Amino acid sequence: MPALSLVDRIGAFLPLSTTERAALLELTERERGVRRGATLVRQNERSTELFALKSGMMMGYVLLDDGSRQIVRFLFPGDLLSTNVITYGKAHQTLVAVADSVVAPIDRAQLVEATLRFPRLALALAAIEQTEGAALADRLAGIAKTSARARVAAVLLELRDRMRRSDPAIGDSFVPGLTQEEIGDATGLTAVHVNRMLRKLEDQGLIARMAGRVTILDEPALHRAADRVDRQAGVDLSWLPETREA
Amino acid sequence: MPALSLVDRIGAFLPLSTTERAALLELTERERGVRRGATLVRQNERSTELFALKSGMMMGYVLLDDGSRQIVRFLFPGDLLSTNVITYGKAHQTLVAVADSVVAPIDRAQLVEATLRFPRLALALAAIEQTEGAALADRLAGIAKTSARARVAAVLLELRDRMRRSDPAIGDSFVPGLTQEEIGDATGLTAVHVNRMLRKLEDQGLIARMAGRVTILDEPALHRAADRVDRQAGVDLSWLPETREA
DNA sequence: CGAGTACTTGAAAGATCTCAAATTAGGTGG
DNA sequence: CCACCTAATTTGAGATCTTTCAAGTACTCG
Repeated sequence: MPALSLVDRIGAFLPLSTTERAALLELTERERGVRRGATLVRQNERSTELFALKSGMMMGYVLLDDGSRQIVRFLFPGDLLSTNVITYGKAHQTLVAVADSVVAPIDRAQLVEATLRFPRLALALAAIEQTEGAALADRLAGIAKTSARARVAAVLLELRDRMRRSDPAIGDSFVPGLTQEEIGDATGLTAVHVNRMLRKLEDQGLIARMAGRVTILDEPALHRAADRVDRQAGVDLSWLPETREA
Repeated sequence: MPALSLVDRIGAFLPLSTTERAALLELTERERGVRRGATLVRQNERSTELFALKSGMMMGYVLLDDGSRQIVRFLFPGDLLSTNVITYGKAHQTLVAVADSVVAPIDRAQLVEATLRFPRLALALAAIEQTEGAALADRLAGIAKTSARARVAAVLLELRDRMRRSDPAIGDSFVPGLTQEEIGDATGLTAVHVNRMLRKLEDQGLIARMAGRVTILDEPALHRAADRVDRQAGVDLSWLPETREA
């Protein structure tokens, strides 16, 4: 499975010097496997360790007082996981593998050392945080303002698009790998209602489903159904000056 | 009106050297007033200018396709505004003053120059972004999972707490300064329903209202009503090593 | 004092949830 | 490979929450 690395991800918006690139590669050198369904990090756990996702797919969620679960984000290769430990010293989200995955553990001290030697990497980190924030703001608007049908359509499109980014071979057909309950926890709906909305999208000819696989039949219509603010990437730090290195 | 500055805000989680402090002060030197109701930045506007809020209160919102508005965050003294211009070169949110405010305009080039000279400031920036992200995740969970009554209770508590942070004199009584329609746009509810929920909270003896002023009568009950994940600050970068400065 | 905006309330429509039960799918031990 | 067991999906019906529409009241600003 081809997968974007953290270096690729950062390199796409910031031309890296050889030494910067080497430092990032060194950071993400180690590997740890996470089996589908396994928990990598638990909410509120004290820790100084964060991760770069190298392959697979994970999700981050928070548990509410009433025991319900809000899935905050889906994570794909090239994403940084549990960055909250840098500033909070603990994890804000539980991280669980949706598919078999490989992560690179990074201690925050290592990361910080690298950013102090290569200050532009600290800005790259801030940029990644900003991207997350922008995605979160979009998700917020989506959940607050759109219908159940739109939210389900949106999550399908998001999953397909993000999967495609790390595997360009993915076309209109893909396997979400989530239960309807999980889709519900991501969209703020009950599993029962997610089911009805999937059925409706199917009845309306926007998607087809069989054996856990979803095929997008009418992508323009699905986009319209999702009526999402399309916040195309657009991250660009290439204007940063180069810096002398310590 | 006493108000936290950006330097205070960062200083609270990261002991700053004299020169770091001086650099931050220089960044936020200039001032521009924004009259209540005035728009400082418009969504999607290309720009390289961001702001530090010095006093007052503002809000950031996005407009959806259907013309409705989602208020993404409320901004208080010490907050950075429109940081998206750093990585996107354009504003993701429209920023409007809720009360008469004063901001310090900062060009991203200035900010970046400071962070390259003082790399720890870049990490402070990343930390601020993370705080925003954490708040956003909480808001997301709140809107996705809680009742209208809980959301209204939560927004009242949030406003009171954040106002108190920049003005410790504020007790149980405060002036939100928002219309019910704005509260609705922040919580994903209609103005009509916000009204009903305010009335319900009042009838139940949790709050009192008169002339735009809200008084919290039973704070524990209001907290219970809001059933929010209280993510107390906890940001700490004091463990960062000091760095030699250029 | 008048006009516009915000607030308030009622009634009905619509969306989503809850509860319950039937069906299907996937995984495991024999 | 089969039989069973559990988890996931599917569907129906009624309850609940929120919105919509409509109308009247209160406030604020010029």
